[in-house]
Amino acid sequence: MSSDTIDTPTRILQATLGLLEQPRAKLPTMSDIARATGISRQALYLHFPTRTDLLIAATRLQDQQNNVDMHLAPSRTAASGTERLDAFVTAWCNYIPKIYGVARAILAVIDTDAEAAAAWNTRMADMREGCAAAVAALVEDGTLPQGSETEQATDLLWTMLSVRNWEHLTQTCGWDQDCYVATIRGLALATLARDLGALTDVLACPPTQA
Amino acid sequence: MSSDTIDTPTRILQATLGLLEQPRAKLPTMSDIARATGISRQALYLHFPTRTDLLIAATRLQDQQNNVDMHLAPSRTAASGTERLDAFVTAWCNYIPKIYGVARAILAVIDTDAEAAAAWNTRMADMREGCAAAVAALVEDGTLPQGSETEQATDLLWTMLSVRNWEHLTQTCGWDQDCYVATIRGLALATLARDLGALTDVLACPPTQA
DNA sequence: TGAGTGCTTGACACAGTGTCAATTGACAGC
DNA sequence: GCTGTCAATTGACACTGTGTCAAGCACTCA
Repeated sequence: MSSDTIDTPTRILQATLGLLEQPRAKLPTMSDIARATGISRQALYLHFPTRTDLLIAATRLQDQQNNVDMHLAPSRTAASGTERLDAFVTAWCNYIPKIYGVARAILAVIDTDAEAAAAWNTRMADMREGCAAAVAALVEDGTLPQGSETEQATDLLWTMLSVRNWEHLTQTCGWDQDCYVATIRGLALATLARDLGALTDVLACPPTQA
Repeated sequence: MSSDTIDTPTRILQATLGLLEQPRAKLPTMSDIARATGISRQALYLHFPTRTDLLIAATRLQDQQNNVDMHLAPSRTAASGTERLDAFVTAWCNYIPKIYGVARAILAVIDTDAEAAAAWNTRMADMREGCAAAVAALVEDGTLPQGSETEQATDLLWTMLSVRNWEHLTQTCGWDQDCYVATIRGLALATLARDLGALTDVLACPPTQA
Protein backbone atom coordinates (compact mmCIF):
# COMPACT_ATOMS: atom_id res chain seq x y z
CA MET A 1 0.00 0.00 0.00
CA SER A 2 1.35 3.34 -0.95
CA SER A 3 -1.06 5.13 1.37
CA ASP A 4 1.25 4.56 4.29
CA THR A 5 4.29 6.02 2.65
CA ILE A 6 2.76 9.30 1.48
CA ASP A 7 4.75 12.22 2.78
CA THR A 8 3.20 14.48 5.38
CA PRO A 9 2.70 17.58 3.19
CA THR A 10 0.67 15.52 0.74
CA ARG A 11 -1.32 13.91 3.53
CA ILE A 12 -2.13 17.38 4.85
CA LEU A 13 -3.27 18.56 1.44
CA GLN A 14 -5.39 15.49 0.86
CA ALA A 15 -7.04 15.91 4.24
CA THR A 16 -7.65 19.57 3.41
CA LEU A 17 -9.23 18.68 0.09
CA GLY A 18 -11.36 16.12 1.87
CA LEU A 19 -12.69 18.80 4.19
CA LEU A 20 -13.22 21.36 1.46
CA GLU A 21 -15.07 18.97 -0.80
CA GLN A 22 -17.84 18.45 1.70
CA PRO A 23 -20.73 20.53 0.42
CA ARG A 24 -22.08 23.24 2.72
CA ALA A 25 -19.39 22.53 5.31
CA LYS A 26 -18.05 25.38 7.37
CA LEU A 27 -14.66 26.61 6.25
CA PRO A 28 -11.96 24.60 8.07
CA THR A 29 -9.54 26.18 10.54
CA MET A 30 -5.95 25.08 10.94
CA SER A 31 -7.07 23.01 13.93
CA ASP A 32 -9.70 21.28 11.81
CA ILE A 33 -7.13 20.45 9.16
CA ALA A 34 -4.63 19.17 11.71
CA ARG A 35 -7.28 16.95 13.30
CA ALA A 36 -8.33 15.61 9.90
CA THR A 37 -4.71 14.86 9.02
CA GLY A 38 -4.00 13.25 12.36
CA ILE A 39 -1.13 15.53 13.36
CA SER A 40 -0.73 18.46 15.70
CA ARG A 41 -1.74 21.95 14.65
CA GLN A 42 1.79 23.21 15.04
CA ALA A 43 3.10 20.54 12.69
CA LEU A 44 1.14 22.15 9.88
CA TYR A 45 3.44 25.13 10.17
CA LEU A 46 6.46 22.89 9.65
CA HIS A 47 5.21 22.36 6.09
CA PHE A 48 3.15 25.44 5.21
CA PRO A 49 4.03 28.91 6.49
CA THR A 50 0.44 30.19 6.54
CA ARG A 51 -3.09 28.96 6.08
CA THR A 52 -3.25 30.76 2.75
CA ASP A 53 -0.16 28.96 1.50
CA LEU A 54 -1.73 25.70 2.50
CA LEU A 55 -4.94 26.50 0.62
CA ILE A 56 -2.99 27.53 -2.46
CA ALA A 57 -0.97 24.33 -2.35
CA ALA A 58 -4.20 22.37 -2.05
CA THR A 59 -5.44 24.14 -5.15
CA ARG A 60 -2.35 23.13 -7.06
CA LEU A 61 -2.60 19.50 -5.96
CA GLN A 62 -6.20 19.43 -7.01
CA ASP A 63 -5.44 20.92 -10.41
CA GLN A 64 -2.77 18.30 -10.85
CA GLN A 65 -5.22 15.52 -10.02
CA ASN A 66 -7.89 16.89 -12.37
CA ASN A 67 -6.44 18.73 -15.27
CA VAL A 68 -6.24 15.75 -17.59
CA ASP A 69 -9.78 16.15 -18.92
CA MET A 70 -9.68 19.95 -18.76
CA HIS A 71 -7.31 22.02 -20.90
CA LEU A 72 -7.36 19.38 -23.63
CA ALA A 73 -11.05 19.12 -24.30
CA PRO A 74 -11.58 22.64 -25.66
CA SER A 75 -8.39 22.77 -27.71
CA ARG A 76 -8.62 19.49 -29.59
CA THR A 77 -12.20 19.85 -30.77
CA ALA A 78 -11.32 23.07 -32.54
CA ALA A 79 -13.03 22.51 -35.85
CA SER A 80 -14.69 25.92 -36.03
CA GLY A 81 -14.70 28.93 -33.73
CA THR A 82 -18.22 28.22 -32.63
CA GLU A 83 -17.43 24.62 -31.84
CA ARG A 84 -14.39 25.68 -29.93
CA LEU A 85 -16.41 28.11 -27.86
CA ASP A 86 -18.99 25.43 -27.23
CA ALA A 87 -16.39 22.90 -26.14
CA PHE A 88 -14.60 25.38 -23.92
CA VAL A 89 -17.75 26.57 -22.21
CA THR A 90 -18.99 23.05 -21.61
CA ALA A 91 -15.66 21.84 -20.30
CA TRP A 92 -15.20 24.75 -17.93
CA CYS A 93 -18.77 24.68 -16.65
CA ASN A 94 -18.36 21.04 -15.76
CA TYR A 95 -14.98 21.70 -14.17
CA ILE A 96 -16.29 24.27 -11.72
CA PRO A 97 -18.10 21.82 -9.41
CA LYS A 98 -14.82 19.97 -8.93
CA ILE A 99 -12.92 23.00 -7.78
CA TYR A 100 -15.71 24.80 -6.00
CA GLY A 101 -14.87 23.62 -2.50
CA VAL A 102 -11.34 24.97 -2.65
CA ALA A 103 -12.39 28.04 -4.59
CA ARG A 104 -14.90 28.87 -1.89
CA ALA A 105 -12.24 28.76 0.82
CA ILE A 106 -9.95 31.05 -1.13
CA LEU A 107 -12.70 33.45 -2.15
CA ALA A 108 -13.67 33.75 1.51
CA VAL A 109 -10.32 35.26 2.46
CA ILE A 110 -9.68 37.29 -0.68
CA ASP A 111 -10.85 40.54 0.91
CA THR A 112 -8.44 40.27 3.81
CA ASP A 113 -5.49 38.39 2.36
CA ALA A 114 -3.49 39.89 -0.50
CA GLU A 115 -1.57 36.69 -1.13
CA ALA A 116 -4.77 34.72 -1.56
CA ALA A 117 -6.10 37.41 -3.88
CA ALA A 118 -2.97 37.25 -6.00
CA ALA A 119 -3.14 33.46 -6.27
CA TRP A 120 -6.81 33.55 -7.24
CA ASN A 121 -6.21 36.29 -9.78
CA THR A 122 -3.45 34.28 -11.41
CA ARG A 123 -5.68 31.26 -11.58
CA MET A 124 -8.50 33.25 -13.11
CA ALA A 125 -6.13 34.99 -15.51
CA ASP A 126 -5.21 31.53 -16.82
CA MET A 127 -8.86 30.79 -17.31
CA ARG A 128 -9.29 34.09 -19.12
CA GLU A 129 -6.64 32.93 -21.58
CA GLY A 130 -9.00 30.15 -22.53
CA CYS A 131 -11.78 32.67 -23.04
CA ALA A 132 -9.47 34.82 -25.14
CA ALA A 133 -8.50 31.84 -27.30
CA ALA A 134 -12.14 30.97 -27.90
CA VAL A 135 -12.93 34.57 -28.81
CA ALA A 136 -9.90 34.67 -31.12
CA ALA A 137 -11.17 31.57 -32.89
CA LEU A 138 -14.50 33.30 -33.43
CA VAL A 139 -12.77 36.33 -34.88
CA GLU A 140 -10.73 34.08 -37.15
CA ASP A 141 -13.95 32.59 -38.49
CA GLY A 142 -15.44 36.01 -39.03
CA THR A 143 -18.21 35.15 -36.60
CA LEU A 144 -17.15 38.03 -34.42
CA PRO A 145 -15.98 41.33 -35.92
CA GLN A 146 -12.31 42.06 -35.51
CA GLY A 147 -11.33 45.08 -33.47
CA SER A 148 -11.16 46.41 -30.00
CA GLU A 149 -14.32 44.55 -29.00
CA THR A 150 -12.43 41.31 -28.66
CA GLU A 151 -11.21 42.38 -25.23
CA GLN A 152 -14.74 43.12 -24.21
CA ALA A 153 -16.03 39.88 -25.64
CA THR A 154 -13.38 38.04 -23.66
CA ASP A 155 -14.34 39.85 -20.47
CA LEU A 156 -17.97 39.11 -21.05
CA LEU A 157 -17.37 35.41 -21.56
CA TRP A 158 -15.05 35.43 -18.57
CA THR A 159 -17.83 36.94 -16.47
CA MET A 160 -20.52 34.54 -17.67
CA LEU A 161 -18.27 31.64 -16.73
CA SER A 162 -17.39 32.98 -13.28
CA VAL A 163 -17.44 30.70 -10.29
CA ARG A 164 -19.76 33.22 -8.62
CA ASN A 165 -22.36 32.74 -11.33
CA TRP A 166 -22.13 28.98 -10.97
CA GLU A 167 -22.52 29.41 -7.24
CA HIS A 168 -25.49 31.69 -7.63
CA LEU A 169 -27.39 29.53 -10.07
CA THR A 170 -26.68 26.12 -8.57
CA GLN A 171 -26.33 26.89 -4.88
CA THR A 172 -28.59 29.88 -4.35
CA CYS A 173 -31.19 29.20 -7.04
CA GLY A 174 -30.89 25.43 -6.70
CA TRP A 175 -30.41 24.73 -10.38
CA ASP A 176 -29.43 21.37 -11.64
CA GLN A 177 -25.87 21.23 -13.01
CA ASP A 178 -27.08 20.21 -16.47
CA CYS A 179 -29.56 23.05 -16.53
CA TYR A 180 -26.78 25.44 -15.56
CA VAL A 181 -24.51 24.19 -18.34
CA ALA A 182 -27.24 24.34 -20.95
CA THR A 183 -28.18 27.87 -19.99
CA ILE A 184 -24.69 29.31 -19.90
CA ARG A 185 -23.84 27.53 -23.10
CA GLY A 186 -26.89 29.01 -24.80
CA LEU A 187 -26.06 32.43 -23.47
CA ALA A 188 -22.48 32.30 -24.68
CA LEU A 189 -23.34 30.97 -28.12
CA ALA A 190 -26.12 33.48 -28.63
CA THR A 191 -24.17 36.53 -27.57
CA LEU A 192 -20.72 35.69 -28.89
CA ALA A 193 -21.23 33.25 -31.75
CA ARG A 194 -24.43 35.02 -32.81
CA ASP A 195 -26.04 31.62 -32.84
CA LEU A 196 -29.57 32.81 -32.30
CA GLY A 197 -30.90 29.28 -32.27
CA ALA A 198 -28.94 28.79 -29.07
CA LEU A 199 -31.37 31.14 -27.38
CA THR A 200 -33.81 28.27 -27.40
CA ASP A 201 -31.58 26.37 -25.01
CA VAL A 202 -31.73 29.22 -22.59
CA LEU A 203 -34.75 28.66 -20.38
CA ALA A 204 -35.43 25.24 -21.84
CA CYS A 205 -34.17 22.88 -19.20
CA PRO A 206 -36.03 20.50 -16.90
CA PRO A 207 -37.50 22.27 -13.89
CA THR A 208 -35.88 20.38 -11.06
CA GLN A 209 -36.16 23.13 -8.49
CA ALA A 210 -39.15 24.10 -6.37
CA MET B 1 -27.23 73.40 12.48
CA SER B 2 -28.85 70.02 12.67
CA SER B 3 -25.50 68.26 12.45
CA ASP B 4 -24.90 68.80 16.15
CA THR B 5 -28.16 67.31 17.32
CA ILE B 6 -28.00 64.04 15.40
CA ASP B 7 -28.35 61.09 17.74
CA THR B 8 -25.37 58.83 18.30
CA PRO B 9 -26.67 55.73 16.49
CA THR B 10 -27.16 57.79 13.36
CA ARG B 11 -23.76 59.40 13.71
CA ILE B 12 -22.24 55.93 13.98
CA LEU B 13 -24.05 54.75 10.87
CA GLN B 14 -23.07 57.81 8.90
CA ALA B 15 -19.43 57.39 9.90
CA THR B 16 -19.68 53.73 8.89
CA LEU B 17 -21.12 54.61 5.50
CA GLY B 18 -18.37 57.17 5.09
CA LEU B 19 -15.75 54.50 5.63
CA LEU B 20 -17.47 51.94 3.43
CA GLU B 21 -17.93 54.32 0.55
CA GLN B 22 -14.22 54.84 0.11
CA PRO B 23 -13.29 52.74 -2.89
CA ARG B 24 -10.68 50.04 -2.41
CA ALA B 25 -10.50 50.74 1.33
CA LYS B 26 -9.85 47.90 3.71
CA LEU B 27 -12.94 46.69 5.51
CA PRO B 28 -13.34 48.69 8.74
CA THR B 29 -13.10 47.11 12.19
CA MET B 30 -15.17 48.22 15.16
CA SER B 31 -12.19 50.28 16.30
CA ASP B 32 -12.04 52.03 12.93
CA ILE B 33 -15.72 52.86 13.10
CA ALA B 34 -15.46 54.14 16.66
CA ARG B 35 -12.52 56.33 15.73
CA ALA B 36 -14.36 57.70 12.70
CA THR B 37 -17.42 58.45 14.81
CA GLY B 38 -15.38 60.05 17.56
CA ILE B 39 -16.53 57.78 20.38
CA SER B 40 -15.03 54.84 22.23
CA ARG B 41 -15.15 51.36 20.77
CA GLN B 42 -17.20 50.09 23.68
CA ALA B 43 -19.82 52.77 23.13
CA LEU B 44 -20.65 51.15 19.78
CA TYR B 45 -21.97 48.17 21.69
CA LEU B 46 -24.36 50.41 23.60
CA HIS B 47 -26.19 50.95 20.30
CA PHE B 48 -25.50 47.87 18.19
CA PRO B 49 -25.14 44.40 19.69
CA THR B 50 -22.73 43.12 17.03
CA ARG B 51 -20.73 44.35 14.09
CA THR B 52 -23.11 42.54 11.76
CA ASP B 53 -26.10 44.35 13.26
CA LEU B 54 -24.29 47.62 12.73
CA LEU B 55 -23.59 46.80 9.09
CA ILE B 56 -27.18 45.77 8.50
CA ALA B 57 -28.44 48.98 10.10
CA ALA B 58 -26.06 50.93 7.87
CA THR B 59 -27.57 49.15 4.87
CA ARG B 60 -31.02 50.18 5.94
CA LEU B 61 -30.06 53.80 6.48
CA GLN B 62 -28.46 53.86 3.07
CA ASP B 63 -31.53 52.36 1.41
CA GLN B 64 -33.61 54.98 3.12
CA GLN B 65 -31.38 57.75 1.81
CA ASN B 66 -31.41 56.38 -1.73
CA ASN B 67 -34.58 54.57 -2.53
CA VAL B 68 -36.42 57.59 -3.86
CA ASP B 69 -35.13 57.18 -7.42
CA MET B 70 -35.10 53.39 -7.24
CA HIS B 71 -38.26 51.33 -6.88
CA LEU B 72 -40.27 53.97 -8.71
CA ALA B 73 -38.33 54.21 -11.92
CA PRO B 74 -39.02 50.68 -13.18
CA SER B 75 -42.68 50.58 -12.21
CA ARG B 76 -43.89 53.85 -13.64
CA THR B 77 -42.43 53.42 -17.12
CA ALA B 78 -44.35 50.19 -17.59
CA ALA B 79 -45.74 50.72 -21.05
CA SER B 80 -44.76 47.29 -22.40
CA GLY B 81 -43.03 44.31 -20.89
CA THR B 82 -39.88 45.02 -22.80
CA GLU B 83 -39.81 48.62 -21.70
CA ARG B 84 -40.37 47.58 -18.14
CA LEU B 85 -37.49 45.14 -18.30
CA ASP B 86 -35.32 47.82 -19.83
CA ALA B 87 -36.20 50.35 -17.15
CA PHE B 88 -35.70 47.87 -14.34
CA VAL B 89 -32.34 46.68 -15.59
CA THR B 90 -31.06 50.20 -16.13
CA ALA B 91 -32.28 51.42 -12.75
CA TRP B 92 -30.78 48.50 -10.85
CA CYS B 93 -27.47 48.58 -12.71
CA ASN B 94 -27.08 52.22 -11.81
CA TYR B 95 -28.10 51.57 -8.22
CA ILE B 96 -25.39 48.99 -7.58
CA PRO B 97 -22.46 51.45 -7.43
CA LYS B 98 -24.25 53.32 -4.66
CA ILE B 99 -24.64 50.28 -2.45
CA TYR B 100 -21.46 48.48 -3.38
CA GLY B 101 -19.37 49.68 -0.44
CA VAL B 102 -21.81 48.34 2.10
CA ALA B 103 -22.59 45.27 0.05
CA ARG B 104 -18.90 44.43 -0.06
CA ALA B 105 -18.63 44.55 3.72
CA ILE B 106 -21.61 42.26 4.17
CA LEU B 107 -20.56 39.86 1.43
CA ALA B 108 -17.17 39.56 3.10
CA VAL B 109 -18.67 38.04 6.26
CA ILE B 110 -21.43 36.02 4.64
CA ASP B 111 -19.45 32.78 4.82
CA THR B 112 -18.86 33.03 8.53
CA ASP B 113 -21.90 34.91 9.81
CA ALA B 114 -25.36 33.40 9.44
CA GLU B 115 -27.11 36.62 10.46
CA ALA B 116 -25.33 38.59 7.76
CA ALA B 117 -26.18 35.89 5.24
CA ALA B 118 -29.84 36.05 6.20
CA ALA B 119 -29.92 39.83 5.88
CA TRP B 120 -28.25 39.75 2.49
CA ASN B 121 -30.55 36.99 1.27
CA THR B 122 -33.60 38.99 2.27
CA ARG B 123 -32.26 42.03 0.47
CA MET B 124 -31.56 40.02 -2.65
CA ALA B 125 -34.92 38.28 -2.43
CA ASP B 126 -36.52 41.72 -2.61
CA MET B 127 -34.49 42.47 -5.70
CA ARG B 128 -35.58 39.16 -7.20
CA GLU B 129 -39.17 40.32 -6.81
CA GLY B 130 -38.33 43.11 -9.22
CA CYS B 131 -36.89 40.58 -11.65
CA ALA B 132 -39.99 38.42 -11.29
CA ALA B 133 -42.23 41.39 -11.99
CA ALA B 134 -40.31 42.27 -15.12
CA VAL B 135 -40.49 38.67 -16.31
CA ALA B 136 -44.20 38.57 -15.55
CA ALA B 137 -44.71 41.67 -17.68
CA LEU B 138 -42.93 39.93 -20.54
CA VAL B 139 -45.15 36.90 -20.19
CA GLU B 140 -48.21 39.14 -20.15
CA ASP B 141 -47.10 40.63 -23.46
CA GLY B 142 -46.52 37.21 -24.92
CA THR B 143 -42.87 38.09 -25.42
CA LEU B 144 -41.93 35.21 -23.19
CA PRO B 145 -43.85 31.91 -23.28
CA GLN B 146 -45.95 31.19 -20.23
CA GLY B 147 -45.05 28.16 -18.14
CA SER B 148 -42.53 26.85 -15.73
CA GLU B 149 -39.70 28.70 -17.48
CA THR B 150 -40.68 31.95 -15.81
CA GLU B 151 -38.91 30.88 -12.64
CA GLN B 152 -35.82 30.14 -14.64
CA ALA B 153 -36.03 33.37 -16.55
CA THR B 154 -36.29 35.22 -13.25
CA ASP B 155 -33.26 33.41 -11.86
CA LEU B 156 -31.30 34.15 -15.00
CA LEU B 157 -32.09 37.85 -14.88
CA TRP B 158 -31.35 37.83 -11.16
CA THR B 159 -27.96 36.33 -11.87
CA MET B 160 -27.10 38.73 -14.68
CA LEU B 161 -27.85 41.62 -12.36
CA SER B 162 -25.84 40.28 -9.45
CA VAL B 163 -23.54 42.57 -7.50
CA ARG B 164 -20.77 40.05 -8.14
CA ASN B 165 -21.10 40.53 -11.90
CA TRP B 166 -20.98 44.29 -11.50
CA GLU B 167 -17.91 43.86 -9.32
CA HIS B 168 -16.25 41.58 -11.81
CA LEU B 169 -16.84 43.73 -14.87
CA THR B 170 -16.17 47.15 -13.35
CA GLN B 171 -13.63 46.38 -10.63
CA THR B 172 -11.74 43.39 -11.99
CA CYS B 173 -12.05 44.07 -15.72
CA GLY B 174 -12.00 47.84 -15.27
CA TRP B 175 -15.08 48.52 -17.34
CA ASP B 176 -16.68 51.89 -17.41
CA GLN B 177 -20.06 52.03 -15.65
CA ASP B 178 -21.88 53.04 -18.84
CA CYS B 179 -20.27 50.21 -20.72
CA TYR B 180 -21.38 47.82 -18.01
CA VAL B 181 -24.96 49.07 -18.13
CA ALA B 182 -25.13 48.93 -21.91
CA THR B 183 -23.79 45.39 -21.99
CA ILE B 184 -26.02 43.95 -19.29
CA ARG B 185 -29.01 45.72 -20.76
CA GLY B 186 -28.28 44.24 -24.18
CA LEU B 187 -27.81 40.82 -22.67
CA ALA B 188 -31.08 40.95 -20.78
CA LEU B 189 -33.11 42.27 -23.69
CA ALA B 190 -31.65 39.76 -26.11
CA THR B 191 -32.13 36.70 -23.94
CA LEU B 192 -35.40 37.56 -22.22
CA ALA B 193 -37.22 39.98 -24.49
CA ARG B 194 -35.92 38.22 -27.59
CA ASP B 195 -34.90 41.61 -28.82
CA LEU B 196 -32.18 40.44 -31.12
CA GLY B 197 -31.27 43.96 -32.10
CA ALA B 198 -30.14 44.47 -28.52
CA LEU B 199 -27.27 42.12 -29.23
CA THR B 200 -25.68 44.99 -31.11
CA ASP B 201 -25.35 46.89 -27.85
CA VAL B 202 -23.44 44.03 -26.36
CA LEU B 203 -19.77 44.60 -27.19
CA ALA B 204 -20.44 48.02 -28.66
CA CYS B 205 -19.30 50.40 -25.96
CA PRO B 206 -16.32 52.75 -25.87
CA PRO B 207 -13.12 50.91 -24.96
CA THR B 208 -12.05 52.83 -21.88
CA GLN B 209 -9.95 50.10 -20.38
CA ALA B 210 -6.37 49.11 -21.24
C1' DT C 1 26.58 5.60 20.91
C1' DG C 2 25.43 9.81 18.93
C1' DA C 3 23.49 13.00 15.43
C1' DG C 4 19.75 14.35 12.76
C1' DT C 5 14.93 14.55 11.55
C1' DG C 6 10.02 14.83 12.22
C1' DC C 7 6.78 15.43 15.21
C1' DT C 8 4.99 16.39 19.96
C1' DT C 9 3.47 19.40 23.94
C1' DG C 10 2.92 23.69 26.05
C1' DA C 11 3.33 28.44 26.28
C1' DC C 12 2.86 32.79 24.27
C1' DA C 13 1.96 37.11 21.15
C1' DC C 14 -1.35 39.42 18.46
C1' DA C 15 -5.68 41.04 16.25
C1' DG C 16 -10.41 41.35 16.52
C1' DT C 17 -15.02 40.68 18.67
C1' DG C 18 -17.80 40.95 22.49
C1' DT C 19 -18.59 41.49 27.87
C1' DC C 20 -18.42 43.55 32.40
C1' DA C 21 -17.71 46.82 36.26
C1' DA C 22 -16.67 51.10 38.05
C1' DT C 23 -16.52 55.90 37.09
C1' DT C 24 -17.53 60.56 35.20
C1' DG C 25 -20.39 64.37 33.44
C1' DA C 26 -24.60 66.43 32.14
C1' DC C 27 -29.09 67.30 32.76
C1' DA C 28 -33.70 66.81 34.61
C1' DG C 29 -37.13 67.08 38.52
C1' DC C 30 -37.98 67.85 43.22
C1' DG D 1 -28.77 72.35 45.88
C1' DC D 2 -29.47 67.25 45.85
C1' DT D 3 -30.55 63.19 43.63
C1' DG D 4 -31.49 59.98 39.99
C1' DT D 5 -30.81 58.75 35.34
C1' DC D 6 -28.64 58.31 31.02
C1' DA D 7 -24.75 58.32 27.89
C1' DA D 8 -20.33 57.68 27.53
C1' DT D 9 -15.70 56.66 29.41
C1' DT D 10 -11.71 53.75 31.01
C1' DG D 11 -9.73 49.50 31.92
C1' DA D 12 -9.81 44.74 32.32
C1' DC D 13 -11.02 40.39 30.57
C1' DA D 14 -12.74 36.12 27.77
C1' DC D 15 -12.72 33.87 23.46
C1' DT D 16 -11.34 32.50 18.71
C1' DG D 17 -8.07 31.97 15.34
C1' DT D 18 -3.39 32.66 13.35
C1' DG D 19 1.29 32.33 13.82
C1' DT D 20 5.86 31.79 16.80
C1' DC D 21 9.07 29.69 19.92
C1' DA D 22 11.42 26.35 22.96
C1' DA D 23 12.06 22.03 24.89
C1' DG D 24 11.53 17.21 24.50
C1' DC D 25 10.66 12.58 22.53
C1' DA D 26 11.16 8.78 19.14
C1' DC D 27 13.00 6.74 15.30
C1' DT D 28 16.56 6.00 11.88
C1' DC D 29 21.04 6.12 9.98
C1' DA D 30 25.96 6.10 10.49
